[in-house]
Amino acid sequence: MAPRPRRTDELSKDVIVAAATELLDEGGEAALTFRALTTRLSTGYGAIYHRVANKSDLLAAATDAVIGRVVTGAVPDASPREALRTVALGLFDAIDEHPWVGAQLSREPWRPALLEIYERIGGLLTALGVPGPALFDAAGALVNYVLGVAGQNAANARLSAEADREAFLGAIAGQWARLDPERYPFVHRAAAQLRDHDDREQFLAGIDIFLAGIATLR
Amino acid sequence: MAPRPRRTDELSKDVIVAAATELLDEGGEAALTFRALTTRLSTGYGAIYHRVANKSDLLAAATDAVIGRVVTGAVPDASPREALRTVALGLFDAIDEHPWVGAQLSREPWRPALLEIYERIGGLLTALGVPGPALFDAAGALVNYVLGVAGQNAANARLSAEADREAFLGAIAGQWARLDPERYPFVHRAAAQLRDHDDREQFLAGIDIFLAGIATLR
DNA sequence: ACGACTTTGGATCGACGATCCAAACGTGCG
DNA sequence: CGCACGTTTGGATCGTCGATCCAAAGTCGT
Repeated sequence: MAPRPRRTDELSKDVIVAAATELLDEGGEAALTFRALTTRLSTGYGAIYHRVANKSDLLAAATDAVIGRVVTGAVPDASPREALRTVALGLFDAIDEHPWVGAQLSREPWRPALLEIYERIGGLLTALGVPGPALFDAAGALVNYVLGVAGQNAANARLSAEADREAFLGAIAGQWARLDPERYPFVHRAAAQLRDHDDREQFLAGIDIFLAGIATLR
Repeated sequence: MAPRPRRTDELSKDVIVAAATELLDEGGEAALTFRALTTRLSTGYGAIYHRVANKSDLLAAATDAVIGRVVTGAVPDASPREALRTVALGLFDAIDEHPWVGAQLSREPWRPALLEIYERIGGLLTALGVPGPALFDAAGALVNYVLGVAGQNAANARLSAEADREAFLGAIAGQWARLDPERYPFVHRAAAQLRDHDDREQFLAGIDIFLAGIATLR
């Protein structure tokens, strides 16, 4: 038997998670396979499974790492309302940069990442003066909105990987515009706005609607 | 060669979609495999692939069927506000009954199902008197909230398949309650409410928050 | 009744997640 | 200093999946 080369530096879970994150960012969820991981890390299956329980565990660890970086970020002292918008935008941007995080948050909501999000948003809503009983509902609604946007974003990103994003959105908009205005009056009219809307601005607009609704609970 | 038995009735796409829906409802997304489908329909791969392009196509068709049934349901003439709540609850219940729909809506938002949802919600918001420019943002926010809840629901259902749902929710609540109150004040307090909250009611509470926020746009 | 076209069943392929085990390593004890 | 034992690593292998392919079986027009 030929002597097998062997890595000298020890393979830590952090290194594996970092490599997994790279693969996910480059090619989406489909690109994260153990085969690709072994290639990138120049190792074998054994080394990876020694540090990681399974694929779910790996995805969860990568997600926790990304979200943790966002949530622990200090927000300069501002009004609770401004802080909430900042945190929400931070989440949006993180998910925009790592779209697979969005899908993962929905898939396994009991893992630490979503816990951190709940804590952060719940705390800011408390500071905003939302009364106790309504707090739970308000936080749930806000988090669900963020998760919904996150999921949509992940879907958009999955497209962009294949084709040009702008072109695809234009194609959808064209398709919407061509719909029968009698049967689909709203979507027909919305087509124009779909074509040149800004995801980030629309996300913030949603946050503002929500905050306005929260204000009525006070 | 032995003569091969052969089905006499023609295999239509509707029949395939119905069988797929049954499999999905019984065992979640993992249960929908072409092998299981061939067994249930007493047929082979060829017959199925003849009617269906691939697995995505099958999932999308099943989703469109479920959502179509909800969205086309007539709402007795009520105030736009009541109609919106009814439609939203209808969506919630449908996704509660078929949790895989929630995941699918996020995965491929450009397929007809979400289009129908947008149209319905957009139309009702128009009737509610939301002014034109804000309509697009409002509809987007509301749909995203529904999608977020749908995703969470799908995740919950994935658990319930494995273990008892009540017990699992209790376990999570216990875990939250045991968190350090200094570091996680909000989640720590929310644990009690998590244990005995009603998903359907909390969903409606979120809808009401959004509607209150939307009212400020008028 | 015969040939062209459609529908069907199952063999097969490549890729995946996961498991398993022996080779290579390193650490500490005699 | 050397040897034995636990740990870390690499890769062969398994079972299952979605997808492809093709010939047999059926259907229909002429």
